[in-house]
Amino acid sequence: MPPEKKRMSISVKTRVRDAEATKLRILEAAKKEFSKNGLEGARVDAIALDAKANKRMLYHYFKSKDGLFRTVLEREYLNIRTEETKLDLENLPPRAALETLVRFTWEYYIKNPEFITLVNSENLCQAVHIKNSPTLRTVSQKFIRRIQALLDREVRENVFREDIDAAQLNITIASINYYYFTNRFTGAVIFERDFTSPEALQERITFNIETICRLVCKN
Amino acid sequence: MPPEKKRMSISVKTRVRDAEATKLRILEAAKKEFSKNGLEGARVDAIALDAKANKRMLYHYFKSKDGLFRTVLEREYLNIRTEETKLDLENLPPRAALETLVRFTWEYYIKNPEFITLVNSENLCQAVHIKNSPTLRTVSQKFIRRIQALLDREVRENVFREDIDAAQLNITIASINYYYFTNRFTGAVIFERDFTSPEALQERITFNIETICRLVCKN
DNA sequence: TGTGTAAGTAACTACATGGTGCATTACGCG
DNA sequence: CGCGTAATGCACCATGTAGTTACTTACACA
Repeated sequence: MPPEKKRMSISVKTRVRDAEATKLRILEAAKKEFSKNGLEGARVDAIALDAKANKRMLYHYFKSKDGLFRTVLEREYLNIRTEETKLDLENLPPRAALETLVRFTWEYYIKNPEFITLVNSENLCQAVHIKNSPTLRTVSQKFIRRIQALLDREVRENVFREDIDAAQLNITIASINYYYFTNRFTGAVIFERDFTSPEALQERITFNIETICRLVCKN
Repeated sequence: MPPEKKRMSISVKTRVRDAEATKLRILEAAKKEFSKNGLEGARVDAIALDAKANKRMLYHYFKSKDGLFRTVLEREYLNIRTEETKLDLENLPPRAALETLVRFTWEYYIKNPEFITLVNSENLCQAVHIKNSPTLRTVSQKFIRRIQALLDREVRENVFREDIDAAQLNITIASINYYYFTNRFTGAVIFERDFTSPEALQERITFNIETICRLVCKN
């Protein structure tokens, strides 16, 4: 082969073959496609095309469409929990800690709209992909224990009600934020309002913080 | 043809051809299939088979897969609003009216699990099917006005807070119930509990009523 | 009792789908 | 330098898919 051809291809991309980079491009493309069209609606050809990878690679790295979906989903769960860990809840006063948690959830959904539709897809197929994920289990346990600790601390300080279960609280915080976004399209029709205008968003997050504070705090 | 054959077929089914019955069978089968597998995952062949109808009839009555989905969805929305209308909220004391409304939503989701997944599918495709439905618009407006009237009455009687928006309240009531069911599969993995055991259900509905009462009522 | 119309059927098509077999090529390592 | 292995690409397959064509059959009504 002519040496100048090789030099050229090297100068354009420093590494023609980069397994990690390819994997990542596939995962990003898959995240987009799965979240946009659901698990069944997603097309592996579309993912490969968008990832600028050959479809063969997709099967090489992830075995199957479901294997790819599983990986995407696990990464997403890992990501939200990692971000959550960064919140400095322990050193905030009780109401502020609570508000921070609610606001974090809200903003995470805004910044990562894919998360919601991916989770919806996973629930449609009854969580088959994550059912036996040890990673997810570990990370979830840590997360719940943290919220429980927060609750316990504030109960001791006589700010929060005593009978609140951390799981129920978490479900409630997630629900009032999650539902608003996942159902914003049918919601727009039913309530005849734009769910995503800055004013609507502002109104809703304020309402949600109020909901949670009233639920948890002693009055 | 031999006359006894005709008599027999009449004695088995009084009407061999019944357009309305066929339509209904198709709609019921479609509701099952769409809610189980989503819009993209649903198979028209499976619907036709389950409905004991020929696939051609499906296209004859509903034009397309999407047309069928649209009809299913509209019927479901109509159904929940009709059931809701039967609640005698106007003649109940304030807290009882609120509790009745929350409990109705909860129980409706339990009795009609298909509703939730159908709505999820519709939101995945950005509500294209119901976007311009006049029926849905009418029925939704009526529903919101009713809740607003309830709020207004109780504000006058000084039981509820004054600044509650009916739409925000409705969204919140729906969310804390809806989310619990739609995410029960991933929830079971994350929270390591059975979301559908009688005890879990009891605990959650109690928690939800408490959440809404604390949100709306003056303390 | 005959007939037009609507209900119903089976076989089919054109195409898109997830997934593979196999050849090729780049790169790291000795 | 060269060689084995992992990365990549191409062409292909079997099957499943929504939707249709062309036909038959039951029933309401005259």
